[in-house]
Amino acid sequence: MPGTLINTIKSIGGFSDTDIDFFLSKLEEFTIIKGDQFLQEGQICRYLGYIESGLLMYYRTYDGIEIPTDFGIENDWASHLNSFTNKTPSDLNIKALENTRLLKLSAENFEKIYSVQPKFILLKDYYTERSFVSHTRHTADLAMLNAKQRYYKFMQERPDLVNRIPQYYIAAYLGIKPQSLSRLRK
Amino acid sequence: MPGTLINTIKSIGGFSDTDIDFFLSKLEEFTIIKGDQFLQEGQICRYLGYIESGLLMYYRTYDGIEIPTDFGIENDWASHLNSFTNKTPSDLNIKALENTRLLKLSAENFEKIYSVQPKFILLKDYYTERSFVSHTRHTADLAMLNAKQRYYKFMQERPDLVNRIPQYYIAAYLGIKPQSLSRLRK
DNA sequence: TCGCTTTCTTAACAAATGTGAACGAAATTG
DNA sequence: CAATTTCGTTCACATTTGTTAAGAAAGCGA
Repeated sequence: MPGTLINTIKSIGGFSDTDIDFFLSKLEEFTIIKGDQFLQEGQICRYLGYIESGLLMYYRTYDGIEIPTDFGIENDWASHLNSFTNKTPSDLNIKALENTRLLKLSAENFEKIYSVQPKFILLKDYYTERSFVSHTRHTADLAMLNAKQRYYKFMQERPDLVNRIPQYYIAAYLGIKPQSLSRLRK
Repeated sequence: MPGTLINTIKSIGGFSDTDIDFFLSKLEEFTIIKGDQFLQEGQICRYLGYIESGLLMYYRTYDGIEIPTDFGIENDWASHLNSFTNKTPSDLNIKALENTRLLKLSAENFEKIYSVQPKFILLKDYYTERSFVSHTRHTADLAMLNAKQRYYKFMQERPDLVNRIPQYYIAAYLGIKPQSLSRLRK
């Protein structure tokens, strides 16, 4: 039921119904089981995904420790665009924190869609911008705020996520230890 | 003397001498005085720059406080590509910490170059990738390491920058107070 | 150059955060 | 369902980082 996706696409650029139908025809439905990877470090990201339901976590590993850098939920795009576009090995991981239903578009199909209607490049621009902005915000938060402020801000800005992500991942995302987060929650 | 620039371009993709000459003909020399802005929040980034000499700081403002998120030096590209490509208002600032000589390419000239040789899009891909990677690394460092580790890592990875950037900007970049950085330096 | 402003350092103390360990709750597995 | 593992909480204590204030050093402009 890609109703929301259609609205998202329409809001990005003026696409005709024919364009949208062609775009939709290239999507594949796909489910990731909780705990499985959508993208693994070192691999090339072959898909641009659209999350219908579920929850994904973007993270880097650091001596084996997982440091989340972003999360994706319903109606978000999901990909690593540099790797997707340039076919370079990914430097980050994406995995499912819940069973996640995706509509995915392969790089080859993206090329086909793009050759028919170049305006679909706007999808990538839109996605890049959103992820870049949210990313630099988070970086500045880490540099600027103390642990309590970071946690309050996270609760205010992402109330939808607080109860869906394990505490230890929230703690790692906020750059604090799980015990300290537990203390803050009192 | 854009010798290094030419090598950089050649290493990115197989460009002919004609391509490169056309590219070079569209560049404008430009100097930013220490303290002046290359890009201001809210404005549209109209140029892709190549730093010949000098030092630029990318930063966000936070209740008037400047939080650096990245630095650019000799032979780095300088731009805010989302803003440059999509003509959207920038959410960050770029200013010169030293007098800085740039070769800059306007968005209009980039279009012309692209229409003659589409492979020049690789320049942007290359730049995007580098900045995204360095950015996520820094974010993970902020979340994962303590102040001392962050400072040591910065010294090891960017010895060329340590003595060119004011301490209080380094401190802000690393997410600590200037006094604490001073303490670490002993 | 002199005087002024900004930046850097130092110190004592306060506050925040990390550490290690223990325990119960919750989730997972077979 | 029971057994096992993982996760969240709490505590006491150690360590790190922030705060405030003051003076030294460096940079800047007249």
